[in-house]
Amino acid sequence: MSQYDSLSTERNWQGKWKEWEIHHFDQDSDRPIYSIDNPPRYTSGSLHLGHATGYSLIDFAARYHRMKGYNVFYPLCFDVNGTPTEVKVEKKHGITKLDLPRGEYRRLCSEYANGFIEEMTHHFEILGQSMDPSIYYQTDAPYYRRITQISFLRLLKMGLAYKGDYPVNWCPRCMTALADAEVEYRDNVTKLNYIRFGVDGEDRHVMIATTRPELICTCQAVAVHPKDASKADLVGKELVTPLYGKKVKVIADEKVDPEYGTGTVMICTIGDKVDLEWVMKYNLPLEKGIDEGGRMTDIAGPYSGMTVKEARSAVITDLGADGKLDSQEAQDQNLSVCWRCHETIEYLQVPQWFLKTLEFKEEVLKRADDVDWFPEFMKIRLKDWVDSLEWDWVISRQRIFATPIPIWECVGCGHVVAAEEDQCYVDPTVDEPPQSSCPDCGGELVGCEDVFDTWMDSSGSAMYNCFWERDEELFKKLYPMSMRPQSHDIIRTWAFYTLLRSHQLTDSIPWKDIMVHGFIMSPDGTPMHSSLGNVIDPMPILEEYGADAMRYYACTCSLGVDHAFREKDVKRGKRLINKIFNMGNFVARKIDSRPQRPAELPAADRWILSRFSETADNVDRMFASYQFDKAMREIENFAWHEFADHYIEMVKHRDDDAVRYTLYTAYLGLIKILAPFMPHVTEEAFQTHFQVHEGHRSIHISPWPETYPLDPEAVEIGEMMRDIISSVRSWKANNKMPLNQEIASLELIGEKASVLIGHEADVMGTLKAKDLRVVTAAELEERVVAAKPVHSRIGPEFKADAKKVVEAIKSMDPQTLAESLSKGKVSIDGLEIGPEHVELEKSLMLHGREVETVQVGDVLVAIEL
RNA sequence: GGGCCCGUGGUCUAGGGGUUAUGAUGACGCCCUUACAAGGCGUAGGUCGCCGGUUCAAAUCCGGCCGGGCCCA
Repeated sequence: MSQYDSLSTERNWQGKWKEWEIHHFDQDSDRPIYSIDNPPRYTSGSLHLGHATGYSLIDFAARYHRMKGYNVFYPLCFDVNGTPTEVKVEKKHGITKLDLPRGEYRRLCSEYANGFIEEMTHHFEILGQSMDPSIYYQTDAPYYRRITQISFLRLLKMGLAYKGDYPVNWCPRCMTALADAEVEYRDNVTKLNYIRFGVDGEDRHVMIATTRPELICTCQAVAVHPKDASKADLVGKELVTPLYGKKVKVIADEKVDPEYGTGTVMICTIGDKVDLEWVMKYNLPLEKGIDEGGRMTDIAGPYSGMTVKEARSAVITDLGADGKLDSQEAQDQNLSVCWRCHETIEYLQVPQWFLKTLEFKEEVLKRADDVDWFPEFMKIRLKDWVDSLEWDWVISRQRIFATPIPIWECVGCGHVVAAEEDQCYVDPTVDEPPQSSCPDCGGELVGCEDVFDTWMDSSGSAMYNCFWERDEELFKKLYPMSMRPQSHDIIRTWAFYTLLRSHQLTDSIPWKDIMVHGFIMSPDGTPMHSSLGNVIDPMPILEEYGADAMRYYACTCSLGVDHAFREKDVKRGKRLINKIFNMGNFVARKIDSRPQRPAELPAADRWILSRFSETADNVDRMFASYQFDKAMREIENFAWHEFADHYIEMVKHRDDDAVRYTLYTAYLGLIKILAPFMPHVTEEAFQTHFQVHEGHRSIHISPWPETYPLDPEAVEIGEMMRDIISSVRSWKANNKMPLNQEIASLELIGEKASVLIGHEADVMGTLKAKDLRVVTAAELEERVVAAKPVHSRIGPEFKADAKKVVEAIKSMDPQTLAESLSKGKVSIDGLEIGPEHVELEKSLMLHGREVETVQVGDVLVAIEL
């Protein structure tokens, strides 16, 4: 049997792992813990190729640490919350949040999102994930929301959470506040309108350029640059707004760009962030021209009730009719849009809950320094984000499918009554407040309808995982966690908020390491979007090539950067799997028990074992620093090009205890270091060939292989043998001979060939040579045909004179130079050149006999057929 | 506009001062060899984005430019 059937094999072991619970985190164990703050997978339905890759990377770390003896904490978890689900449910049922009672709306969302969990769990299994269902959580469950609520109550007590009346980013479609992190930017072309504002008491007008004419109704002032001489006379005067006839002052402010439009800006409440700055700076009245549903308010007069877009075109029409519109020009702009529904966002003043963030900037960055970032440069993204923060974090949302804010407010005086911690989880829109009336004025208490930003839930994952506020002992044992895996796009949210809240609530970092991976792009390098139709579904790939092949692809994706998907890499993975599987079949033919290490091992065996040790140690280091791509390259190179192509070929002719021991040890070690990457094929090989001898129930809970210090002597001999054997095999192939062509005799000629004395048998056996002699010089005529300068030696020794030395070596007759060097140093312009500075290329001639020669490094191989 | 990452055979990629630049993939040629033809051996294919600088020596370090990507404004 030479075919590896991935589908049935993978399903078989996936079932067994579940049955054996080998991924179980043992709460009572004293073994060192490796804990992963696994991203709770958003319950949106199908598994995306990017998820398949991302979770594979995490699983590599989990499986590696299990084999290194750690008690691994890797929870199965889902994120079941928030706007994306609401958007989908509203679309599906054709409703908005206002159309249904809260409870009913929530039920629809919950049913929709929870409906995916079973299938998604199954997808994880198919991927070969080793998440532990015994530490399962989902973020919409009362046990999880309770922790979010308690953490808020603590922050409230600490004075870090407050209710504020500042303008916030507002999505009129979702009818909720948004944090800066939820705002996206879109390139857009709009019209810049040149509009005439009359100067009060004078018969002239001033031209103002604006992209938001509908906001003239909230115009509070007009600004010019203080150094703009042409407009200096306006400062202090009043202008009259068109359509409304309202008088507004002209002020001078540095922030005005004299080059933009006419250099005269109207300040409205609130068109953009700069407007907001001016409003604060000059203490201007905050008139609300647009309401929470994105419609014009009464202030807009005749336009009241229109949407922003309708009002804009109506205002332009009226301005034109009134002779106030001078001209329009196309204008590129960067539109702020809602991250989920892509509706244009507005700045609105709606009372919101905030978490103090700005005053923690420095402390969070300090915490970030105490975390090890993989790759390191990803920390810069966090720093840039933190440095750019201008507002505290708006944590309230006017939505429904999320964790309720556990407070009641007095209808009379607005006094806030917070829930008691032991009341949580609590829904203040349903449950009773801890007091029957307002402690201040005796007024009626009404439950808060706002919910938390879902990042309030997500950023508590590390604390939740560690049993914060549930089990003090476990918390001490588990916290901070070992590692946070995530993609780079949510550094500003998930990573930042988690660092912030862990700092505020636990005075600690949340995790020791953070592993940041990139995105999987479509094969042409562009992002995958369902609207572009270039989304790749991983399920057919998993069925055709298997999870191990998919995971092979995943580990070629180095951290921190985006990767265009390449099916070729998956195919390459499948070939490697087949190779590994067949190597196992070969090894199995030689062994039927666990071989003991013989007292003496031939050099070839010591060589491959030494190379294995080196490989395993390198792989170990690379795993520990999350460099999976490099680890895989190392393994693949060893497995395919050293162990299979060379060592196995070298020992096919042998049948002894040493080769049995070596094949067993090297192959078992190989599948062990490969097991985190390709858990199925390695389990199959382990169970078929080794389990009965080794005893471990699964390769994944067997220990990482033992390694030994490098054996330099064996490596020298082994590599010499390898090079000679492969050169002669190539020579046979090039001369159109079958590889099992017999050879009458071989002569290995050269000083270095002497290391092979005593090891002739393997060379002869592999090459089917009847005779082999190792000679240092023999009766060959040696001719030096070239002398090459060794730059790596000459440079450091001769520095500035290096060029002269190189030129001299090149200009000399190689034969003469070689003869001189064999007697000692050669002097060139007072510079001493030794043999170490020159590499001699020799051609060796054998008289009297017709032989073919192959040059292998410093050794010449003479072949007599 | 700012930050970060990246430009290396047709395509993708390793290497981050020192021999002849790594490997994959595709192309071509050869070979059923004691596991694997989904294998093996080989051949062709490169001014390491461009221009300067540092150095005895630059794909590698520095500066500028050009191009691509992500994130942010």
